[in-house]
Amino acid sequence: MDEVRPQLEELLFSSVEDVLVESITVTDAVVRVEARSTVRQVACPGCGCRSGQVHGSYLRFPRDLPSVGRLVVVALRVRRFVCGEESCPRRTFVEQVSGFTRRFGRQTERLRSTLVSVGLALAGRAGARMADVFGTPVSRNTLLRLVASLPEPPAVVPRVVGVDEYAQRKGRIYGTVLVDVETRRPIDLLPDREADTLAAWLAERPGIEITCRDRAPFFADGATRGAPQALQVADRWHLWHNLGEAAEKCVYRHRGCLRPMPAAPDAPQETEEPTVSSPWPTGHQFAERTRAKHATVHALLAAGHSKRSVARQLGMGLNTILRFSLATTPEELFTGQWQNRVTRLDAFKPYLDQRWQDGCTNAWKLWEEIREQGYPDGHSSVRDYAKKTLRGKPQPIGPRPPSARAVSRWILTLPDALAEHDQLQLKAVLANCPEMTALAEHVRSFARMVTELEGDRLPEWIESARDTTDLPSLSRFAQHLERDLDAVIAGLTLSWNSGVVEGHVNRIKMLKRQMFGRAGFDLLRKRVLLAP
DNA sequence: CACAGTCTTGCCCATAAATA
DNA sequence: TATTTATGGGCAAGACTGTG
Repeated sequence: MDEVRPQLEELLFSSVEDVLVESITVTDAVVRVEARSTVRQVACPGCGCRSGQVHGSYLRFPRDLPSVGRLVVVALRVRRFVCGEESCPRRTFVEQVSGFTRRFGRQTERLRSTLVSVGLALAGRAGARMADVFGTPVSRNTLLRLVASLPEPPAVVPRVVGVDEYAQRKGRIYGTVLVDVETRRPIDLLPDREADTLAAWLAERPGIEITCRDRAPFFADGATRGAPQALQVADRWHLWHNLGEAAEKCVYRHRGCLRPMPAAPDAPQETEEPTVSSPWPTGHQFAERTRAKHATVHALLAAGHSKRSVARQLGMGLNTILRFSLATTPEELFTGQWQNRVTRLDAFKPYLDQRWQDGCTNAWKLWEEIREQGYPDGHSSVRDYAKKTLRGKPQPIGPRPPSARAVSRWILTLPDALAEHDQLQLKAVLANCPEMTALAEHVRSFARMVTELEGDRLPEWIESARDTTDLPSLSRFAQHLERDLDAVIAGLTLSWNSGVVEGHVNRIKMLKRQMFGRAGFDLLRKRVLLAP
């Protein structure tokens, strides 16, 4: 043991100087370490004078990180010193082992810093449960207090700052998040979205050269007053996003043009429609339906409708709306336990699809046919497949028009990135509607400005888009851009893209579910800014 | 040893989120 | 839509630590 102890001592206190381990006792559940400080003289916390005059001593029991599955308890003998300084208000003081204990602290510094990390990552209850698993039980309040007691994050003066709003309680309480666009780190949270608050924040940081914001008036106003020296850039992510909304409204307005034309000579292509236009999940209506619902829900929420109102409007349950609103992409919702399940019927589906198209819609007859081919199970699966999947497909009923959402998505997607049959469908739609053709051209042109950074072409673009009386949403969008012309041109000219800000807003969306109330803001702010 | 300061815990509350 | 569950906030009691 005499050879082992120095190693243990080294293991336990490698980063701590001036501690002597006097004994280590290992039992089933606990490692007890007796230790004492070896420093001769200690500075008084009152006056800073060093003293070596020991008044007495007692034991402290700071908890430490567990070791090899056992609780570690340090029995630390600390000495009280007499402060000899006449003018000092203190008569005695107790020594602290630097880097190991602190005044009033009941944990070692390393346990404390571990718990701080847990608190930042998981906050109160979840953190406490996790700490319990790791053998360092702690109350949730303790974790929250540890996070709250962290020092204020250092003030950063970014060169390029991204500004966006986030909702602490959607529709009720909004705040502002500020991001260093160059380092992609969040640098501050403001408790509201007032121009004054933003202006004051910016005014304290005169080094800012560029503010990257969306086109909300209070941000423009705040940026102008708080950082007059900075160039304002309308963030491209929002520009594109707003254009998308305008485009969809335009398509919706012309949805009459989307009706399938039975007499059209080039209509036969439309029989390819039913093969589902998205790669996931394979050949399932569910995916398309979910995508459309997801987009609708998000559009309505973004337009400021409450979840309850959206639920009413769409005839969906409130919790369904919640699920949709929390999913950033529709793909996150493709998690049903039956999705992508392998069944014995899979091998026969192409045959069933073909027979259905041929006009055989009798599920029993279909089952008899594939049973001949070796399908081992009863007829119920075939019946369900026919009912849920085949009957839902457009073929037997006739081609259906594509949705406004689908068409606007095609228009907003780069042709190269569009699946071949989507390209064909889009072509058919545009051939049928000159207004949508014009819309597509405007979108294409805008996309080029965004990707090629050709902001100088904006005035020309605005002029042509503004006069599209048949596309009022596009016209309105152009007029809005005109009012914020300089910033939009800058946004389309410089490569600063605060889409990065959007990522942080989403992260806040996840964290804020656990945060509310006044004190909650401080906690949220620390977790956003200080978490690794 | 008595007392004061600080930290931890347990309890209840309002509310958001999840579930039926 | 109603009910249940989980969360952080707030408070007070009690434990641990420091001082004289």
